[in-house]
Amino acid sequence: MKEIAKAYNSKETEDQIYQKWEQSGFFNPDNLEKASDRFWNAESFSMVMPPPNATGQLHVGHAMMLAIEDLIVRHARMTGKKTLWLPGTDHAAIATQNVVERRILETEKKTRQQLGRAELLRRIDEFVSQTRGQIQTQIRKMGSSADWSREKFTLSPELSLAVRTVFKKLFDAGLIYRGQRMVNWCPRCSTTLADDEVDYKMTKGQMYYIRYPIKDSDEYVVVATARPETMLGDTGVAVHPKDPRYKKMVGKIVMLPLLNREIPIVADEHIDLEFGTGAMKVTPGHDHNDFEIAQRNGLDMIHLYSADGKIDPLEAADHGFDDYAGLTKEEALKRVTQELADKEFIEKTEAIEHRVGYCYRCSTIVEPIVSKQWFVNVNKPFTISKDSFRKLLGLAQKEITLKDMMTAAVESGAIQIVPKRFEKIYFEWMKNLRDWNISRQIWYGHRIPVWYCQDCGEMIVATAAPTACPKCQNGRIVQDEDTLDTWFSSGLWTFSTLGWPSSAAASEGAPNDLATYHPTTIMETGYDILFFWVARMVLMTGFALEDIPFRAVYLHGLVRDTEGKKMSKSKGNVINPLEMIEKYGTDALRLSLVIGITPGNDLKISEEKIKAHRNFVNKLWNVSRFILQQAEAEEIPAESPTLADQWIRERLATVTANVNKKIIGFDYGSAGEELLKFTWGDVADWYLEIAKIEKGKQQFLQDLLRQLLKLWHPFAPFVTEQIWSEFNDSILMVQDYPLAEKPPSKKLSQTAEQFKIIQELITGLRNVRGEYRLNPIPVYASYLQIPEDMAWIANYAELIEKLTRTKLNFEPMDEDKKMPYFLWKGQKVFLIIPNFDAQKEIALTQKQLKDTEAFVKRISAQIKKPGFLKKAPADIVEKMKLDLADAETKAKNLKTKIKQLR
RNA sequence: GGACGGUUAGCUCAGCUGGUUAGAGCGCCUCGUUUACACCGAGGAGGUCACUGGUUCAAAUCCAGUAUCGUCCACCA
Repeated sequence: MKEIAKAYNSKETEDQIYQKWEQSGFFNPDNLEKASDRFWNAESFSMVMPPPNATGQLHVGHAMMLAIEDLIVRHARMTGKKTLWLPGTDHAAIATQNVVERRILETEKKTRQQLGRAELLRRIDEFVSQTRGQIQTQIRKMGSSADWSREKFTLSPELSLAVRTVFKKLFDAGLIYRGQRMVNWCPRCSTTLADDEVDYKMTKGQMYYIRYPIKDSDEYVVVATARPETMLGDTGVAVHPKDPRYKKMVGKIVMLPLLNREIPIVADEHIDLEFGTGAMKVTPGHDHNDFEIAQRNGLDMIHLYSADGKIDPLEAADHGFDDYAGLTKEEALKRVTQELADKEFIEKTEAIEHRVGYCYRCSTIVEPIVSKQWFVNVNKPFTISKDSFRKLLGLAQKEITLKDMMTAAVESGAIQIVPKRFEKIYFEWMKNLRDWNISRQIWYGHRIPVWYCQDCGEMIVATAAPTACPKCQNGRIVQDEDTLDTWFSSGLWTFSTLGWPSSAAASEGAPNDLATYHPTTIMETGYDILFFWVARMVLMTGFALEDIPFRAVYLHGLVRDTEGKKMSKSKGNVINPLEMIEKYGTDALRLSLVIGITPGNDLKISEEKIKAHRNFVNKLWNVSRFILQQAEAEEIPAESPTLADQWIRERLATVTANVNKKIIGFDYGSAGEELLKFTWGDVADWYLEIAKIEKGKQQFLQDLLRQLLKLWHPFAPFVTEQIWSEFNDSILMVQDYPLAEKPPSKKLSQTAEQFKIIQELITGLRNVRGEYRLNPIPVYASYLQIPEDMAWIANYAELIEKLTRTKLNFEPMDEDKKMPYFLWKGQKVFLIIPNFDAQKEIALTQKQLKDTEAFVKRISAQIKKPGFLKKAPADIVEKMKLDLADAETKAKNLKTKIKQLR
């Protein structure tokens, strides 16, 4: 056998191991049958990888996602499921275009308009083709066992077809419409955003109280606003109909300051009597509420800005604010407030904090505007034709709105959300769901599949570009300028990646990926995109396929720094996963991101933690090294198992059962923790030390090693595969995962219990040695007076002596001698030591006595309580009585001990 | 304004389908280089489980409330 390195070297092995896996072809479920017969006709398991942005760098959040998903997938594969993990990347429309635009602006000082649509798209494609490769390499670095042969990109031709197909289907069902609506508009990205793409933050600002004079009178109303520049677009003033202060003003006309525009005072229930002055300026073009008030009261609407984010000259000319044409929002604000102040229209100002919306991509303040956009109608019913889907959702009726369908998918239990508390959040969100704005004014992305005939004005919705107008046969056709929201295509991710729509159209019943792997088994993702993505997948899949996209959603938390803050480059608190891999190895990083996590809770991570897990990886390596070296020793196999053998076997069975149970129950952190405790504590610290004394365990040790490596493989794939290869030609990744033969009994067998008694004795002896600093001197005599039913202890004298470096003596000891002893199973175990300090021993014993007496007091009080014997279950009563008896004996013995020592 | 989550050892976190001396890792103290590992081993110190009340024979665990930190949602100009 070749020499095994003293420490595990991740850098030398990981890339090589990954290549070996990839070349084996077993990432692809179609090849698994070649690995083992157990994959024949096996149940399938599938998961799609949440696609990282094509432009990105792998960050620690991705690393956690990949660690958890690969754990799930490797476990599924090893348990014999035909397992598919489908990787891919997302074109991330706005994010990507922003990155490229910014680069071009920096290096070439050109805007996208100067570059032109075609050229910008060419540049983005070029950029993405590079960065996509980077991301893929980084995903591989994490050890991800994903099927690269099925890798997908949201903007590829096949996926684009899926997008257009769904769009048309929605349109034909009347669920997509185009309309004038108030939408969120980012002046920097010059595009609209979905409601949930706006980040609201409390921001400091000024509240202006402005006097609006009433026509033909000396009176005025004072309105409060945080955005005085919007007054240019005011078309009314609103007050509450029951407000006594303003009741008689309703219907009067106000002269808008600066412009002398005549606008009416209207009454509207929406107005809050308590807020500000109780009178509100109405700017229907730039505020959600104002828009609605204007609709209710028939007020005009004025648009302030043109597409470049500046005051629109045309509108300005129409509505008498030419003076401000071409100004930016900031410039307009400055001008307007200055002029209002000069002309004494400002009654007062006060500092306030209010909620301001920012673009989630570029953090520019979002401006609400009214514009013509495409929407998905979530409140209009459509017909579900598949009975199976209706049954799954527990629906009686055939017609349902998208909103209700999304709710039913979770409410019915068809989709399980882990942890459960997010279901409530999901329902809450559904309740507030409004129509989804799906059009974006950026260039990168799926172009809206709608064409307009230049001649007859016909609108054509199609999955492929039409050559002529179906109505007037003319060829002068232009496509809608807008692109689709990124989440529109991500929403199809579970099925567009499996070949829909072409596979669905293929011959009925023929085996294909969609039929085999859809719905997917688990969706694993962060809770931060529950609405962005998870909900959209439920919507899209429910509508397009009349099915659920996945059976379970596992939501992981966010990775934060040690202070609990979000990691960001500007804060400098970023942990770069690639750097950590370089330093400590992928397995160490993966363990740090998985062990100790709980579903939906954030994880704080530090380099220290990763280092600690690197140490464990090395421990596992050395456990293996020891066992493999033992295998070479020429020894006669032991005839019958010892107490320790029996004990470790039972522990292994229990741990195996628990680990499987926990992984299936989404409790990955706890599974890893249990395995770690077993490996380091039980196997390394106890069992291997014993194996150095009790010989003849080679065969069993190797079996144990095999089980351990298999159990660990989903958590730490590289080191386990590497060790496996030291003594095995097969690939660990496709071996069978250990399963418990029978449910483990909570109670250990009598043999294993005996081993635990020995453990207690050893720990006790070591304890006394520790207290008296006896370590440098190798051997002490201890005296054991053991009762007959414990006579078997004598058979393990050598083991105990070696592990404690003492010499056991079974002769009776003179009890009056002042020497240290500890109590073990009601017996006294003495140690003969040279520097015995009776006072110290008394002090220690007194502390023990105090604790024990406190325990006795508490327990006996509990037992004496009236209802206890009647109401507590019998086994608890019995256990407590036993505990009490033990503690009482112990207290008695401790007292005697103190007396003797004095 | 509503909802959710956290508050447990110096630090990071488990435990929370109630069962009674509360666990782990890191850090700290003492000892030790016994040929798997110093990326190690042995031993140890350290916690009134945020607070207040309640339910119960029994509460870190269940309920109500308070404080505090965090997150999400919501059309208060």
